[in-house]
Amino acid sequence: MRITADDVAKAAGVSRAMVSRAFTPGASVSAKKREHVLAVAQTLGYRPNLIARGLTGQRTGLIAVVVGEISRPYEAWLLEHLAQALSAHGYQPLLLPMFKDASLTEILDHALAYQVDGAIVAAGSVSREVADRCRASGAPLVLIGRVLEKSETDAVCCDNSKGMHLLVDRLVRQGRRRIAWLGGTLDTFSDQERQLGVEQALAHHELALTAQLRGDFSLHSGVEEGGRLLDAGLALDGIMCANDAMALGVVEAAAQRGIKVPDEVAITGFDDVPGAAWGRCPLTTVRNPVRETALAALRLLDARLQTPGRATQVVRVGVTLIERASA
Amino acid sequence: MRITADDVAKAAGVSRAMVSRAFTPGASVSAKKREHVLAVAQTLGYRPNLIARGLTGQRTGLIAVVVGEISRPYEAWLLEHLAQALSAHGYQPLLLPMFKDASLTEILDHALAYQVDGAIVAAGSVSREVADRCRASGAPLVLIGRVLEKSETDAVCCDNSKGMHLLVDRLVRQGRRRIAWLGGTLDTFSDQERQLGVEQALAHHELALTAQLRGDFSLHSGVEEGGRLLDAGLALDGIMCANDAMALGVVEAAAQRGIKVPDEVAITGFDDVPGAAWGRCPLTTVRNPVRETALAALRLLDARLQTPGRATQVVRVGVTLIERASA
DNA sequence: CACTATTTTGCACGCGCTTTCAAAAATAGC
DNA sequence: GCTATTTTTGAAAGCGCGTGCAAAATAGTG
Repeated sequence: MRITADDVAKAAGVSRAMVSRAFTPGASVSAKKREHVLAVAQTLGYRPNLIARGLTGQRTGLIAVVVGEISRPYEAWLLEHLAQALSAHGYQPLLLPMFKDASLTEILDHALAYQVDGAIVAAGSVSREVADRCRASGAPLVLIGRVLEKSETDAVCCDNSKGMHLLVDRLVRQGRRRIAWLGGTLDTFSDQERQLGVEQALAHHELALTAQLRGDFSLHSGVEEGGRLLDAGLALDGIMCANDAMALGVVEAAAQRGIKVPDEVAITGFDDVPGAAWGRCPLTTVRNPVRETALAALRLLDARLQTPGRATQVVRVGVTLIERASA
Repeated sequence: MRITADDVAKAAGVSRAMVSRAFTPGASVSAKKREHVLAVAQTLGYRPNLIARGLTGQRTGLIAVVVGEISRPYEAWLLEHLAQALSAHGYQPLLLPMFKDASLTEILDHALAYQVDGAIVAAGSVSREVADRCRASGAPLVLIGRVLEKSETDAVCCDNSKGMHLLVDRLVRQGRRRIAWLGGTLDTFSDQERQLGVEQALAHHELALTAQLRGDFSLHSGVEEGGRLLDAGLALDGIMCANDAMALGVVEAAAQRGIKVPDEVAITGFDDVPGAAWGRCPLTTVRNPVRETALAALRLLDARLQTPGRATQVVRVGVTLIERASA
């Protein structure tokens, strides 16, 4: 039924080993024979079985990609770049969606059973235990958007603190003083860093948050919680959000109440997802460089695959202030 | 280094075959022995190597998922549901991003080399040739959002024609007569069906399109081409778009020109992506049931894996009119 | 041409697992 | 207690491929 290297070998009048070598760049074959074998393989429609190849060789080419809710713009965007970068480098992304109640440990265990060469995790909270388990299996782990302090796990993460400082400085320079924070899900690393960044930046101006609430990074929660903030009678003149989706939600909530953005209240996001520029009010936000992030993650993975013993590296990709109408 | 079934066998004092059977539901093992083996495996941290298993068994559990630009809301949404449905059923989605210039044939070839059990394709134009090649490899193909006429390929697709009839009827009932069409990329199946649907529905009211242009399904192209339509001096009172993203773009273009939506011109989308409700003007659109679509695709795949000889089936998932402010 | 240095080739083993087959153990039947 | 079944087990043969090793072929040298 399925054509194997044996079939090609017979048809080409060589041994099976020759077929294998013909398909292995840099193997010891005469150019003439390789060409011949390749031609025969072509006419037979043969392609090496990568599963079988993965069994012998140490590499399967499979990379586990763990990502949260793909339907969220930032995650989708990141996933697109990751998938592209991976397949461009000869890897195959094995997509592991992270359900709400799933444990990262189980998910990665399952991936390891597929002998993935490595894993890129951009979701969930990664415990040291998980990281260790991966290292034990010889599958390098690269984190995106979360950093395990003092741990030996490569990671790439944008400069959340810097981003928030940029935004705060801008708001303060505009004379805003009563600023609220709309955070995301509690256990999220980015959220923590971002909130910390805001507080530090405010402290730098001898200010503090007037209020704080948390949503779940969704546009809907932005509408809900943003509305709650606006209705609280706090005379806010700025609302800073942990991501763009929530910020767009807050813009919506303000519009529903006839509150003018940015005249009465400034609203800021984070990430600069496609779409941040197009809503009811173009968002002032911070660009989280997705492409760079994806490429850095791949570079880290590649480097560790090459040199397993190298020092752990945390790449901080830079952010830039994007000034639009909402602030 | 890595623990194999042999290690477990030795530790448990049984043969390797027993270990294999302990992990195979329904295999011939005494309950007592299975439990013992499983316990030993547990303490050793053993998990069957799914790659090796895939080599012997006929199934790898890998399903190729080909999708276009993931960063587009509809694709992201679909991918999320697909990934979720697949892994819930014990399959593992192998993500194959489709670059602009990549050929679906090559992409699928590569996937087939990984011995995928099947493929779900929601991007690109699928030629009969590609479908045949898949069938030849014994990997069932399920199409999403595109149908090969008279071909023996399972597919699931929303009822584009019905959706467009619903929208046209609504516009006409509002007294709109000068309606333009903003289509998507030319070679797309959905786009063709949708435009045809609009034209048929209009013809039903003895009307025809006043103008037509095409973008590329992106929000940006909606702004561009929508602006072009609005600037053409055609006295349009309705613009129907091939998807939500472009419709949101047209809303934006109208706002830039101070044209009132829906008073002066009605704008409609398609898909009802999350976000269609939240823009500058909540979109009147048609809901494309993503979850149903994903589940149907999985069901089709499962069914054919079970019964390779069954008759080809095209599932048309139903659509519903979502009435919001833009029309 | 003889002889060595260097490719090029084929054989055979192993990767980790499933699965047939026949032998062994357990169970039933009388 | 002994045979006829049935269940449980282990040995062994692959699955499709990579690769170390030694044999064969080729090239190089005097």
